[in-house]
Amino acid sequence: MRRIVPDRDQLLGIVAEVFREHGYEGASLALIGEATGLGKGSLYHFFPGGKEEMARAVIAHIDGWFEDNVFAPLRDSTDPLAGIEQMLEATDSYFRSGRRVCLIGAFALDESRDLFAGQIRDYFGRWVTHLADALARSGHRPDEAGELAEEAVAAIQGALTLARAANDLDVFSRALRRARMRLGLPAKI
Amino acid sequence: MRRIVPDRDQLLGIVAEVFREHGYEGASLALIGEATGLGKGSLYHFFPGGKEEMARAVIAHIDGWFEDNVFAPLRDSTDPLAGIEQMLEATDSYFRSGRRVCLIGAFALDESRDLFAGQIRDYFGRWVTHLADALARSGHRPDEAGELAEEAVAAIQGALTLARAANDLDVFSRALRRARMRLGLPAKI
DNA sequence: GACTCATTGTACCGATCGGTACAATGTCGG
DNA sequence: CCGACATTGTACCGATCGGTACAATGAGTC
Repeated sequence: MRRIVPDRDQLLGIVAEVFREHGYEGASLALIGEATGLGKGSLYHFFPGGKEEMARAVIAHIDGWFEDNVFAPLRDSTDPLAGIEQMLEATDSYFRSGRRVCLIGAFALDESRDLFAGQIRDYFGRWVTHLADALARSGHRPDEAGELAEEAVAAIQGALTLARAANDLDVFSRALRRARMRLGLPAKI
Repeated sequence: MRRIVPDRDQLLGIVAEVFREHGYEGASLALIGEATGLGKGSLYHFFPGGKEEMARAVIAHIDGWFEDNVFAPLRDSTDPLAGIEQMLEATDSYFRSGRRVCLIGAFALDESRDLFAGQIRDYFGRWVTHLADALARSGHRPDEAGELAEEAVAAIQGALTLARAANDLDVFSRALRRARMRLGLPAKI
């Protein structure tokens, strides 16, 4: 039997896309099955907990990607400004310059938040905390660093909403450019 | 027969709350009926177009509220900064200092955007445009005014997401305070 | 009271929902 | 080839979905 979805990584990526486009309620098992090429038998074999486990695994998968590509540079870069630059580039890449929406942000808005509250809080909390740490190391006062970090993460989330509402990718790239400026990075990369 | 929902305004407000909490897909007619105290007979009497017409009416209702309480002050105030101040107060009041989520922003994120794309684009577009106009009248260069307006509206949307993710209302009030500063208003009201 | 017409409750529709059961395959070590 | 186990397709479940039909009831108006 030909496997359409070869590994778990790719599988989670496809399932994530379905959740992203349709939301937790709107992502039916039929849609997920269609997108992945897997029947219910397979889906429930890989995720015995059903739809909720799929969503949890998808969130954890995204969280892991951000841990490796966004949070780690913020935490580990010897030059904090270089880490922030890497964060912005990874963010632009992940959200495909505004074409993609933040699944975890979308989950935070409706009732599915109650199901995944812990994972959601953790994801955004670590983003803000690690960015604030990097800003503090780059010379900002701690309280100022916290405010700037919160402002930047919120600006990214809001820009994703606005870009999608206006159907205009430039909204997102303008927001990233402003974030670069606010965070103390040179104007052009 | 006792009317639980006396007028259309109140009815739309209750239906809006159901959409806000559950999203378009998640807001079932059963939930809407329960919240409003109306059976399907009544709901389809007032909204022959069904769920989609309910959502359209709710968006238009919200749009109308923002037109009166947010956009109009921005447009009509002789002192543009006073208009911006009124906008921020109305925004804080509408979103209940972060307890409430932006229904139209939530709709913008998932597939329901396709159904209501026009209304959604219009709502955010007018918000940004009117704010940019007020900023231009208050002395900013036109391009700078546009950027500031887009940044402020995105910051508000992002703060709503973050506040709900962190379950922390202060996130939203801090964002409004920063917006006030960025837009050139005195620090304390 | 009788004639409107708005409003409502209820029964019902086919479709789809998330989830379960299970037999039939595939893969692979022995 | 064989047994073990992973993987899969399919049939099926009760519940709920959005939507329709319609008779009963409401409040006015004459």
